[in-house]
Amino acid sequence: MNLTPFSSAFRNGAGENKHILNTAAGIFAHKGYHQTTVDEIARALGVAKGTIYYHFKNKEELYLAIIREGVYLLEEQMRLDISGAGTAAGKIKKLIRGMLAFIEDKKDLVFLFLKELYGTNIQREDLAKMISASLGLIQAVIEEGVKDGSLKKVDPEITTRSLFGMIIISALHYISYARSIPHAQVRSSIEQVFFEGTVQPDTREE
Amino acid sequence: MNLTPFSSAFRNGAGENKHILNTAAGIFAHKGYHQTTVDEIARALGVAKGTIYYHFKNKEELYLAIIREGVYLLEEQMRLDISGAGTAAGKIKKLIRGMLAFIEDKKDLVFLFLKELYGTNIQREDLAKMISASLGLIQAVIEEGVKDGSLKKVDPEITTRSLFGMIIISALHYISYARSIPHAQVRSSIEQVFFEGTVQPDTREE
Amino acid sequence: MNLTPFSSAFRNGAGENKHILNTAAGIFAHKGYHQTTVDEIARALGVAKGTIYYHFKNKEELYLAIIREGVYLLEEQMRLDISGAGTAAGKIKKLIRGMLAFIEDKKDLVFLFLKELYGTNIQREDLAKMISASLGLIQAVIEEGVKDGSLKKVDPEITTRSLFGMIIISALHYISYARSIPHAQVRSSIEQVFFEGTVQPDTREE
Amino acid sequence: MNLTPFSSAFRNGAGENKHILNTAAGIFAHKGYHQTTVDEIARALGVAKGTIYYHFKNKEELYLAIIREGVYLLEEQMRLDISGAGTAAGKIKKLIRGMLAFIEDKKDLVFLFLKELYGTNIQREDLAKMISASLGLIQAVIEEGVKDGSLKKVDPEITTRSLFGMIIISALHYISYARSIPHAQVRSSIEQVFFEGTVQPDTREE
DNA sequence: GATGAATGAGTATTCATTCAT
DNA sequence: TATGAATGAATACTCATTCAT
Repeated sequence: MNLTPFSSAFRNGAGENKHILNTAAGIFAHKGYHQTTVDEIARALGVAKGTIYYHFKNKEELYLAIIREGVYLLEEQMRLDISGAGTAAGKIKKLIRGMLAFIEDKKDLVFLFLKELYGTNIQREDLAKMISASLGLIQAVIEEGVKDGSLKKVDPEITTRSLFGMIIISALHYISYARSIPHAQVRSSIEQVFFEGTVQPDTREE
Repeated sequence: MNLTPFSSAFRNGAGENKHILNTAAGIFAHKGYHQTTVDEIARALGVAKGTIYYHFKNKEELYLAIIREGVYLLEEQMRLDISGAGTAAGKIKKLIRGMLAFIEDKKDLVFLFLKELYGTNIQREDLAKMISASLGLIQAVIEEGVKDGSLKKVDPEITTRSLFGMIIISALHYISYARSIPHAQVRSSIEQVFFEGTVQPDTREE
Repeated sequence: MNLTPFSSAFRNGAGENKHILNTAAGIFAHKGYHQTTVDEIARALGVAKGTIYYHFKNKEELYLAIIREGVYLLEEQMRLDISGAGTAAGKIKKLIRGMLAFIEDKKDLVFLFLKELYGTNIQREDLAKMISASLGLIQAVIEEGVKDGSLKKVDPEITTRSLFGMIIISALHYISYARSIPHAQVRSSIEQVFFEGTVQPDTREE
Repeated sequence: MNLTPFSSAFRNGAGENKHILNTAAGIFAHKGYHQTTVDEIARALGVAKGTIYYHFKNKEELYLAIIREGVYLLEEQMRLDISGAGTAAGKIKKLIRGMLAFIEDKKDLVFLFLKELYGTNIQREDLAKMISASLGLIQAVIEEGVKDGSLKKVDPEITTRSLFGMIIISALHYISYARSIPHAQVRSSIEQVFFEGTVQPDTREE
């Protein structure tokens, strides 16, 4: 599978650019876009400020390259989780597991693009499109399950966002307190709710 | 209903402070903290810049007052939704409906505090504590349901975050594109997933 | 002896104005003119800011009233020291003693007008004239002593400044370290140098 | 003669830093710290404001660098005056002459550090220590003279301050009126008083 | 390719002063 | 007399960006 254009920043000059991106990502994630100065990134990299401008057009381009990379990597992760054969439910289970691992592994990136996604910063439009495209992967699985009858007749669009919300907010709950995620617990809890629901069959009302 | 101390910023000088907060909230939500200048807020209010500083210590205090107000109002909404008699499931349904309405009504505030909550900005600690306290209200309902047997034995902490994530991310999905939320649809979809799950009983796999 | 115009600020509304002046003097002396805010003075007085403007035209007028009072009081002190009968040397001794006591007693005022005198603040011209007039009192005593032959033929202008410098710098040396002045010691030391000089007669060289 | 570490601000970037310091010193001396804007200094230098901040952390650091330089230069001058062989009286004569010349030459710097020394501004502690150390040079000469019997038994600490006061206040008397110092006259007057005193031997009273 | 000195537009903040009550 | 809310001019400081070397 080829790298999509999203990851372009990482491809050319694979070495230096990637190095800058990784270092900058950590700082941006830690302090936010505006609190992070180009000086600071340069200092962390041990290069002169001008060098950064040699590799990236400006601060915003550098930032966006990082965000795009985050979205790209998340999408890669999702694609990996749902590829291959299996039922919709089976794929979703893999997806939950994979995303939790990804979020913990790439806290910085996840923080950054969530912030962009639901925040009001630069280029939200573009980003929203990118993340929507990624969520399309999940949505396709759900639609597939609904179609083949293995899943109930749910609204795929909303259910996709619900699943994404369950995973991401649960994970962030732990991460934002700098705790590590209790994977098994979170995974089984989300699976139980998402697949089986929370209400006892015999007490169902409505 | 009297305002509790949480809402203190709105009480004293009820008039002017509230006016400043409401106007500023819209601008902050629209442009983000750093893109919003105090000049701009003053202009929007039709007062001199000094007036803002007469009422609030500085830009950050103004911002935090807004965030706190958002959290406070959300908590009020939740409290209202789950008060009174009823089963856990009944309360949760009211909560879903109430929160969706609240999010749409107070987009600006919700945007702002979500950004703070999962972003890396100022005073996340305090804010995280406040929102955690609010989520405690949901958690109590879930624990109550588990205890009285009306809900399955789920992990209350994670399930609370899952429910919160389902609601908030689904709502933001629409709002971030400046679309209005299709309430009935979102509500029933979330309820279905949360209460009944998505998997067809007869196709359940382990 | 009547109050001179210098002290006018203290005369009318003797009560309130004097109260404001005294309080403000301490703050100005402690923090400097520009570091002291009118708000701060008002707070220290327990009145509203507007009240100060009711009593004084503006901040600068208030400040100058204090400075003038300092110069006026110093001059009063000097006048008292050199009044009455006695030799020039006797008067100068009283002057040294009186000035040391005054400086220690009114540190705040002395600080303030020295700062104005040799600093570059507002209205230095006026102030310099005032202090020069005061030093004229000393100069007259020296001239008198030179004339009646009790003092050597010294340049009265420079010798006056020298004497003033000896006293003020010696006193400030102690005060600026927040130590109290060892009066007897300083007095006798200054007297010895000023009257008898420091060189041993038998080792005098040209 | 190499510059000692005291003068570090002038050494590194010898060119630009020194240029900024000299220009700024004149403006600060002329208008005072708070009346001088960074904009003004930049304009006088013909550089952008940012350039000043590139070379100095902030306005205060720039100011203090100037003050330190003044104290340093004065100390150098004193050291030069009292170096070499000679009696205590001879050294003091050279000191008086040297200091008068220095004060007239570096009015700006002397104004500034006197203001700091006896004013109530920033970092007086540090400055007071520095000037005290410098005055230690004079005090050592006086102690030496007392020890070898060429000077009377005076209190070295107070006498040092007295001498310093005589010189500085006499010089400032002329300079503060923008007149030039009548060197010969001031020098001989101070020498006469300091060495021989002012009282006629045959009229001495107790 | 890399540097880092210089830039200058942009902004939060302060505070003396006013004036309607 | 006294107040204190409102003002707005004044200013220190930041930092992304450029460019000569």
